[in-house]
Amino acid sequence: MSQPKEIPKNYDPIEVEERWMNTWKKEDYYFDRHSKKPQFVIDTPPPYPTGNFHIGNAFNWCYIDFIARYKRMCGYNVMFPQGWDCHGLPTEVKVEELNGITKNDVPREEFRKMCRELTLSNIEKMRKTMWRCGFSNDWSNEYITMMPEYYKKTQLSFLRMYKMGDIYQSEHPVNFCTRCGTAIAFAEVSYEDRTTKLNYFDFDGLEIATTRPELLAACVAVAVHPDDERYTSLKGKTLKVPLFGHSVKIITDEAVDPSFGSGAVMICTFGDKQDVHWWKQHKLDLRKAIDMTGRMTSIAGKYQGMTSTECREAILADMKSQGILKRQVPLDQHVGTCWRCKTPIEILSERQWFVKVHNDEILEKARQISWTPEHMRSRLENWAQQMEWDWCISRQRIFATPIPVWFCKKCGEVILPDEADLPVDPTVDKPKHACPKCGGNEFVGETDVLDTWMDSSISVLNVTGWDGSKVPDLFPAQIRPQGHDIIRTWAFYTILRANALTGGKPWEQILVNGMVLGDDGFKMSKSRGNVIVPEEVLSKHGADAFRQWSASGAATGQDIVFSWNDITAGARFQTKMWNICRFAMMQLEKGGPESDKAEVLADRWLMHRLSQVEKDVTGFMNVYNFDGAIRVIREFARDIFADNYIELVKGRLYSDGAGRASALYALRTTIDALCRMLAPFTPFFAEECYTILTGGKSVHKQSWVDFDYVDKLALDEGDLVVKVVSEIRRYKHDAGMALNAPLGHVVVYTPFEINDGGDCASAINANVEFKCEKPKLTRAVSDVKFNFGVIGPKLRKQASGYMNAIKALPEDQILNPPKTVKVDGAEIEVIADSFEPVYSFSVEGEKVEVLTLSEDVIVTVHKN
RNA sequence: GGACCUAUGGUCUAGCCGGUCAUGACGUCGCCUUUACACGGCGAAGAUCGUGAGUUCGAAUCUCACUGGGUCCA
Repeated sequence: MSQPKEIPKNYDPIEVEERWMNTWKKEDYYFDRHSKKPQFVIDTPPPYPTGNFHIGNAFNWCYIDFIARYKRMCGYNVMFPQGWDCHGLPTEVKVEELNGITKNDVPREEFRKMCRELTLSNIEKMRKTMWRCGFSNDWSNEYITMMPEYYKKTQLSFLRMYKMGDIYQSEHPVNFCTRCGTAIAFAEVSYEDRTTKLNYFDFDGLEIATTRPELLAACVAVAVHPDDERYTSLKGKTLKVPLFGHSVKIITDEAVDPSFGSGAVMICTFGDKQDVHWWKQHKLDLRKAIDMTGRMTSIAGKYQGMTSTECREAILADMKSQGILKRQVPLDQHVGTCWRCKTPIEILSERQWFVKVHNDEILEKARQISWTPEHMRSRLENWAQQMEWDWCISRQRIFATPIPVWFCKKCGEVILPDEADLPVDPTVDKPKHACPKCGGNEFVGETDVLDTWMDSSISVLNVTGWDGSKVPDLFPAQIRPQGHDIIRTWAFYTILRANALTGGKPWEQILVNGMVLGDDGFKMSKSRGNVIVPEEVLSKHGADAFRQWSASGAATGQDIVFSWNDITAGARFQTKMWNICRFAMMQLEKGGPESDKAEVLADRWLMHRLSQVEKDVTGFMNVYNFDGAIRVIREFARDIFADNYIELVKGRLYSDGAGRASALYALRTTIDALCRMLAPFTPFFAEECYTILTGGKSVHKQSWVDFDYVDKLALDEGDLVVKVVSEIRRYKHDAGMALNAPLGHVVVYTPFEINDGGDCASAINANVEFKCEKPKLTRAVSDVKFNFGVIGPKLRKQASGYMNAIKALPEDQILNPPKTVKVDGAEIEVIADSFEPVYSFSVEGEKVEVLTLSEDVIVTVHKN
């Protein structure tokens, strides 16, 4: 450790942070598997390796790091692992873009390799930013979901759940891009505004409006609103589909908008999401009219083989010639398109793999977890309760965990690999045994791959050491920190999977942080131009200022607006704190005896205050209220320590009297405690100060502050002294005097003896005398102060009447209240402690200024 | 369209299991080169706590409606 000889006058966060960044060892944060300390395992969210650790990640990680560092100081064996959730479409697209290819241009394995390489270089970039932020990740427990040692666990979990009957295959509608030939997730659908034609035609005597006449062959029902009087007579009847001739039922559903089109709508499998919903709800038939290449199927009869666009024209032409097409009106609509190629998506029904969702078990586990903030749990509960169908886990992609399954060519049996042979890629590897059902030896590997959430939803099992043999020793983790945007995905799926594979809840607690919004209050987006990248903040003000913003920007769980103001405030606090440390160090290094306890009033007062602050901060940390913690620390450091205390003891520190030793003790104790309390928030800054204070010790190896000091007398007397000083300052300010201008003779009349060791006198540069007596001043009652907390509950409606009656009393009765007062003609008992007089004072004899601090503390100033 | 959250001085924010003059920061203004700090100190101005109604002696705080914002989902 390097200890600067001269403490620099200015604090340079960039220089200091980069120095410590290069000094600290990653090993210092490793989880110790043989430790006897209580474990604290964090199920860190594995980000998607885009190459940019964005500001929302950074904010989330600040929270995690505050916890990790705090818990370490509290004596826990902390694991703060770092994972990477690699698989998914964005990387596939990026690789295609960078290499100018499409994924089908190169062999499957070649394409995967390109994705892996890009991902690794992205991860490396993000690691650098994280280390620069001062995050104390345990890099010995890093995991990368695309690596064999991880995805073999994903595959193992698949096999286990398949064998348990929780995973099955079924046909289900999915979003499909017929150009790319793959199912895509809702997240991958982009919407475009287009103008199309709404076609009104005669549907067996009923007028129907549709934008998709080409789907007529897939029509399975006609729906009307149940209250639509035009169609009451048609309920339960069947109609003949024009051109095709099959019969469909007329059903009623609240979701039909009677004002749209003719108020009757044809349901096809599938024109849009609403069709899927109706199809499911009314258990309708399935008629597939479009295949995976976007062409019409055999049920389209003479239109078979046409593209859907060709089919539309042909059908409209036939309708016209048969005279059933009534009219066409232009219609603006949102069209779901493939976000890559802009082809309108089709909803097709295909064989998919599903995970069974046991809502009740998930709800039960969610209730066993402690949620911060509490209300976030209801999001998961609402979601779980309204789940309509199971979780579709298959994807038609390349860069993902392969579904470890083959099919027997002869009998179609599903063939599973032995668990010991994992990981497998069924498109490359072959089963080691013949088909157990028919003895067949030819197989087809499953080409579908797993949804990325299948990887990341076992992050907690991975970090706690799951290998399928038993519930891991470290399971469950202590905490899951994450954003509220992924409660319905990551949190939900993790609870589901942990429950399926271990029967337990994944974590004891979940801490949900808000989203980072741009400084204009909107979600950050490129199109708005309000994106702030962490690197910009780090290079301007450093990591500690950024971390303070994370802690103080908003209450836990609230969305947080990015604000350069708050970053500046953080940087300024560091400057202030730095100067406090410099001042203290200058005094400490001057030498001289240093006491081992606080002896003088102001020192005892400070120790009592410090002890209270420590209790407050610890309380806040334990409930993850970081903004409360940092607020209390900052207020104490600025107001109590710097502005009140240090100003008060300067006189003692500059002299060699006995009071100096006690003040040095107080300075050292307070700086030490502040460094420790700041260590989780501003690790670089706290380290720098602590090193200087202790001659080379690391604050991050220290235990959390446990400072117990109660001195109620010192608190009251000290508060009084501080108040006298600030009143005198205000007085000087109002009188146009410099604050250190000499001020003759000041007498403080108090109800108790005060010995401040001369601090007050030196702080206000006056001859100060404390007198435990009442001043000989004439006193008059000028007002009455009521105690609403006493009056309200006792008198309820009579409260205001009572107060008016008290105010109306003559002065002597306010000082010596009568038993009762008259309110609205009734006698009401005067309540003890319900009010107190407010006095004003007038001068007696000598010409002095009078400052009234409170009822029984009077200060007189005798100017010379 | 649904669920949840949110609205406080110019800007951001604390308080929100009801109680006396609503917290702090940044900004603004005035005074002060006080031997840690002018990236400072002292002081001031600035908010009828989104709108409307209700409960209550008393509401920023509780209830309802409305409006704007956010997130997730349909």
